[in-house]
Amino acid sequence: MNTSPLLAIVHELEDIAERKSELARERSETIRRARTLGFDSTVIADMLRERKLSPAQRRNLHALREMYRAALGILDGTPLGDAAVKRLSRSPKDPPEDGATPDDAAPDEPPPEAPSGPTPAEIDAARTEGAAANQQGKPVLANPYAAGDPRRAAWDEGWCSATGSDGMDIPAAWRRETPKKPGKGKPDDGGSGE
Amino acid sequence: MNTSPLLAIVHELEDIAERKSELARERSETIRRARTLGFDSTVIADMLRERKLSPAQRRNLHALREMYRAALGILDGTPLGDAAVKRLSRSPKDPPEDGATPDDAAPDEPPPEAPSGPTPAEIDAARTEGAAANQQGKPVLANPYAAGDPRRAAWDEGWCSATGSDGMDIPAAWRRETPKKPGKGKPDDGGSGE
Amino acid sequence: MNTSPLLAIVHELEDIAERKSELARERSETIRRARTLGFDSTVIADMLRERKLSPAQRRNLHALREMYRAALGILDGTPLGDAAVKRLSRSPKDPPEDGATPDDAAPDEPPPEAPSGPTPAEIDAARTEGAAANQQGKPVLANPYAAGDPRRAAWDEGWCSATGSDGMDIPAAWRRETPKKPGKGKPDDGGSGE
Amino acid sequence: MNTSPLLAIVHELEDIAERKSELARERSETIRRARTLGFDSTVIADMLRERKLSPAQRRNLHALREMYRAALGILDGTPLGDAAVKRLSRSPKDPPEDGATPDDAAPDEPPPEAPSGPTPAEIDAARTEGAAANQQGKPVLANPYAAGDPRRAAWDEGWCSATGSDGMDIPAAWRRETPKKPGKGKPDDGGSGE
DNA sequence: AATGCTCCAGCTGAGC
DNA sequence: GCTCAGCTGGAGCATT
Repeated sequence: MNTSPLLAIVHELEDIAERKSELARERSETIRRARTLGFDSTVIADMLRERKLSPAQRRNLHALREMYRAALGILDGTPLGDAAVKRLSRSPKDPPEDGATPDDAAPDEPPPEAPSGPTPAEIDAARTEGAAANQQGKPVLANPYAAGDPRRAAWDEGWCSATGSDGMDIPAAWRRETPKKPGKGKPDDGGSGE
Repeated sequence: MNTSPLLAIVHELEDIAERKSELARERSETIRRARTLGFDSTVIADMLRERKLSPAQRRNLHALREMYRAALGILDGTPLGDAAVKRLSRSPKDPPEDGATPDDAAPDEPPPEAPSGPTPAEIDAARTEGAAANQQGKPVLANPYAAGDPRRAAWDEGWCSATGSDGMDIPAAWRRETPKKPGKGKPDDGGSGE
Repeated sequence: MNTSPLLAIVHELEDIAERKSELARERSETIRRARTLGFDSTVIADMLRERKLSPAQRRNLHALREMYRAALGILDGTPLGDAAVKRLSRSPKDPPEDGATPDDAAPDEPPPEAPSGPTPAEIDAARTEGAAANQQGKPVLANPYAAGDPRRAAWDEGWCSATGSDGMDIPAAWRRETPKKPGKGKPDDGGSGE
Repeated sequence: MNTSPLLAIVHELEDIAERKSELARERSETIRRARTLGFDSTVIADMLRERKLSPAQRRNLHALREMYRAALGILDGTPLGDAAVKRLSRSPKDPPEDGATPDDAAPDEPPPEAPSGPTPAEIDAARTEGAAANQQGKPVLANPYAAGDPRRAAWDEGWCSATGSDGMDIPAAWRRETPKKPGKGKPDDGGSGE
């Protein structure tokens, strides 16, 4: 007998749907097992997403996130990571024009002391300093506070939030360089041997 | 080497995702083929959904849809189907109390003529008659117009929109009887040999 | 103070999300009320979807669904509606070529009797007859069974499943004529006065 | 005239849908503007999600992510952040039982030199050392490499991947402590005065 | 071809 | 305890 093309297509699609359901069941089971073992399924899902990215894309994405977090003041004490600093160093606003030479323009930087614990007021001050530093054309690298000091993150926040705050000329560092879809060749591998 | 349980889970999930992608690709291809043949992919999707239902569920769903369409005035000239009429006949409002005996209470019914084409005004009149008939406790079966006559659909619309219009005692016919999820046994097979 | 454009955007999006949540809450409440009144929320959702369509689109969609149902054998005793018949009558396959003149080519049609209830075997026979009629180039209109007779639907199923069964030249009637998106003008109003 | 309750509900839902569409339009416009300004819409969406979290939840989530990344070897040169180190320090596996006293059990640690750039082989070695350190019951804090040194991240990766690698007793540090839904009060603020 | 929108199914938390 | 409404992620579709 000659079965209609429509029926053939429907059967095919139903077969595919069947197999898909089976896969979904399998997946649920695996997730359930992971949860039983003590893992957090949401975080595992995050990892799956990150593992799809190339290392360069991953770095770029993390750097962008950190920059945006900083600009929004949700750095939570974590200072800017290396990749973010590197991105921002390439364009504090534009090439750092003179008029405010980055080197000498920081005479009144507070010494990076206070290992025991800076007060909230001090942290706020650091944020303000960061914004001012950006205005003066200094690079993010000019952050005077040591790693681990909450003021380091605050300074970063201030610096980032100053970037782009005038509503014009948001520099290219804020743009995603690597394409969202895996495109093809080497998107921006961040410079391996650098 | 002993691979970590987290890594094992991640690999498993990635494998599942991989197979799922393959399935999605296959499905897309089939749909594309169907479209090329001249079929409408949306309607095919509808068919897949309907084929998942048992005949009884299907009939119930279609009956409900027709009743709701009628009540909303979007019957588009299609009169109520058999299943919808059957549902509604069970409860015009409640058991058709006497006081208005369905049989004799329709002395002024317009004769179901007009084969060539009723005017919009006549159709509206039929709608009003349907509503009045409902108010008088008559069953949907009392529709005097022949199949194919647009006034038949209009009468149905009027009748349905009168049901439940007083804001209270929406009869059970409007409820879904068969469970949404395939539940178990025979939900309401509608009476095969009836 | 000059608030950063990024922050402004974020605030704006958060505000929009807030209002969206409020709307979702409102919608849930309405649906809950409908369910309490005794309505089926799924069917209501169907109605909302149908009401978005123009009458012509609605008719077309319903006609297509019925044709597809018939071709798949899930007509459930409901014969093809007017719109579906009209669509199919325009192209039984192509213009009904001669070689099998539709009019006289049905000498052995079974008389549309059996008002009490045809047997399953009789229904199957009707399905086969429908397919044969299609092969002979007869239009759907040639269905000899009366409305209400289950064999009418079966004949339709047979006819539809024969259409397109040869894997080539699926006629235009199976295609959606009205665009999915409301496009612009009158897409195919089905011919009012026809 | 008395409008039916069904129609009232449908109208209400359509009104809500209308307003929702308006909101969607507004949102699209905002996103478009953000893109025009040079921001990345995906990252902005991430920020919106993070801003919904309390600082404690945020820290916890980031810490978990870093730990999972480390265990999966996708740290990309970024060593474990403070929050992650803190979480892991609480339970290297269990309370660090003696039998391998953390302090003296590291005689052959490589000196944390190599500012110019460690070779891949050296990085791999650091990874192995981290795993070994975990096996010996040493805390994550024992990482001998300086911040900025890629081997620090590698050591962390090794340490994390060793945790839980035996398939049993995944310590509580890997579990999410703060509820996913905002629950109630301060869930685990991470210890302010530390 | 890249992106945003829409729909849909699967997962998750609440409510009876 | 189970079901159900809401939510998120993914795919198809249209658009630019």
